Amino acid sequence: MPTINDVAKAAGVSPSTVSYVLSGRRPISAETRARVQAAIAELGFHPHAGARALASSKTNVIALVAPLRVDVNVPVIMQFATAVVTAARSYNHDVLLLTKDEGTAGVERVAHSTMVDALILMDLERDDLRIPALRRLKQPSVLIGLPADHTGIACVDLDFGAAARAALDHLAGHGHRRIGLVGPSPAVYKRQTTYADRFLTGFLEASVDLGLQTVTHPCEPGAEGVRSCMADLDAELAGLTALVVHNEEALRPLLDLLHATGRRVPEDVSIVAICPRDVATAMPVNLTSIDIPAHDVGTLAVETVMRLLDGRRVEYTRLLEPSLVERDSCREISASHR
Amino acid sequence: MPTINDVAKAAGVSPSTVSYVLSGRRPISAETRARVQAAIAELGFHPHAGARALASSKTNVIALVAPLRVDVNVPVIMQFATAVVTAARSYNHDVLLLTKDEGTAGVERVAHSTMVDALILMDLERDDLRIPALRRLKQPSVLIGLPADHTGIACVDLDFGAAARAALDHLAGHGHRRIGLVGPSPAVYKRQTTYADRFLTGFLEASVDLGLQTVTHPCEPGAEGVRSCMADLDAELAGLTALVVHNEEALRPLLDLLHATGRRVPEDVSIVAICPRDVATAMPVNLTSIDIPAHDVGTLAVETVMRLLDGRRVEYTRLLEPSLVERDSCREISASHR
DNA sequence: GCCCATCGTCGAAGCGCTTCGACGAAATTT
DNA sequence: AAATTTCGTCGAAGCGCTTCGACGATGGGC
Repeated sequence: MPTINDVAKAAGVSPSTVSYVLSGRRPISAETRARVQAAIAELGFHPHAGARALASSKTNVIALVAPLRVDVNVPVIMQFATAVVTAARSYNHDVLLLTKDEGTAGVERVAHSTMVDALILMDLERDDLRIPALRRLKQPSVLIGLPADHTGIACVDLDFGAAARAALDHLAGHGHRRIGLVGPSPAVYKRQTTYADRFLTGFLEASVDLGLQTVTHPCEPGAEGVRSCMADLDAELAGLTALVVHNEEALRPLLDLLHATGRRVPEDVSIVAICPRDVATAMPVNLTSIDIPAHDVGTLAVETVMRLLDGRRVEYTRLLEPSLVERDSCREISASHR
Repeated sequence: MPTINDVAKAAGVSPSTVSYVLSGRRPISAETRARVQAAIAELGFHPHAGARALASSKTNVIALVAPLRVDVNVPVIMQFATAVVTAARSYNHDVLLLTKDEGTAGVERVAHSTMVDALILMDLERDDLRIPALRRLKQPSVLIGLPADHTGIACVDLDFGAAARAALDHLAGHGHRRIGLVGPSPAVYKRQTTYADRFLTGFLEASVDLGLQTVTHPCEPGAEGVRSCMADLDAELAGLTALVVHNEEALRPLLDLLHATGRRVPEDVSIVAICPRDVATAMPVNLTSIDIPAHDVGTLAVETVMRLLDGRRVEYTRLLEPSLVERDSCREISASHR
């Protein structure tokens, strides 16, 4: 492996000049620059990342802490990761992948040993133990999610409250007045990831604002969970004409169940789902849905990191507007149901 | 951030002694070691990764090159990634995540700039352009997959040929003689990922060996693809009593189709699927399946990397034995069908 | 009781880069 | 025409660690 010294010799300049050609931090004459670049190309020189990090205190690496349990939501996590890696590369950074399992220790390890310039964490819990640890780091961090007290730490997420509101707006606009929410599994609420609550709160507030009769229920995974959730919803509020489904895995069994019990979508029951677009369109009925904009969120997280690294101002809470895409699962309520 | 010098002063020893305490490469007396460790703990010292990499030419990082397109197979990819990260951590290494999109350039970039000690790549194509590049690197690499010419590069994968054989063995053992293969989508064949071919070859060979009448067909995604695939299979071989499905996304629509056309599983048609366990058990019928042991493959890939880094011998082609798990989708063929 | 190996520690060199201050030459100002 | 800036480059220091050779102190073998 050639070093910067080899390049310098080959180009007949000093190593510092090569460095300045590379970084552009000082003016270098066109001819010198050309000679240096030729030497770089010819020797196939690549600066040694460790040496660079040591000298400049910059690694050009950011950590991504992802929930790598083999869990639900896998596709969404993957979309986040993809977006983060892609965006990071566009800023000439690489991504070190950590699992959430390592907890506080993992975060501190990579930060203290100066492996990364910044961190992006996903799947934050309400009172996430890692947050106080993050505050102590010299590296900035950006959260994908919205824990309770994130003072001083930038957060990016979908505005789940607004998403709930948008779903109800849409259904109310189609004349629906009795609406059920098929919520995430109790495990999600238990895990204290706040998006479930934010959605629920938005849902309840919008119900009031719009004068709707609504009923909500978490939904265990699997056909049985869906069955019992629907039974509960129906029992608590007769004459449901629409469902909001904030539970990706429930979608399929739910449609099966509705089909089996002779409730047609959208003729008898309208549905708005909160899920990735491809899930919405992979169902027997193309579902009107609110996308989880994982790509946008991931990209924004990286942009925020870059601003922080540049010492620029950032908004500490950035909640992305939901966007509802109409497909085939909502219909104007028929007169007979009003 | 305290440095090794700070620790040395606090412990009243030289920096090199601290280093030897850390690495264990030279004997250090118990008292000195204790004093040094106390100083490390008290100061909260963490060695600077860049400095360490520079001095030792080891980064303790491995690159994982994953296909991060938002594609099918996402869960499997995630399982690989999870296994790799977890296993790497158990060897005190971290993982730098690259996308396959960067191609040869990405691989060369991280290798030449000495960001990683080794690479693990997934989703290799038959004549993958990255392979010649990998051969030129000073870092070793391990492939998850089996491209055509991988001389000198370690590969780890499921033995898809054996998997096909195992599926047919199982069905033949249940008396089935007329069996169809629902293959991957044409796109997969086109992408030249070799597992599809390896499976197909194994399937055809086993058909002959077991004296079976078989027919094979790729299967486009979606309900329509499944319909036309089944139509083709039925047309080419009447009286099919069993299906082998090597196509995760086709599974669901296939079961729907069979149901809709009144063919019961397993009463009228037995099924063996090649897919992750959780997919097999998420279907209306619990499917007898051959798992893609992503976790084992990922772990083995990391172990292989570690052996290579230690200069130990490795097997250059490691194909994991498939294991078939019986569930509810296969049945002894009834007399009337023989 | 002498020689040699081993143990435990230190000092110094060096890994490959960035960055700061310096300095002559050229350009600009006054 | 003198004074000042700017331009383009260099040399040297230093980032924080590992590692090699050296060296005094022990200890075992004979």
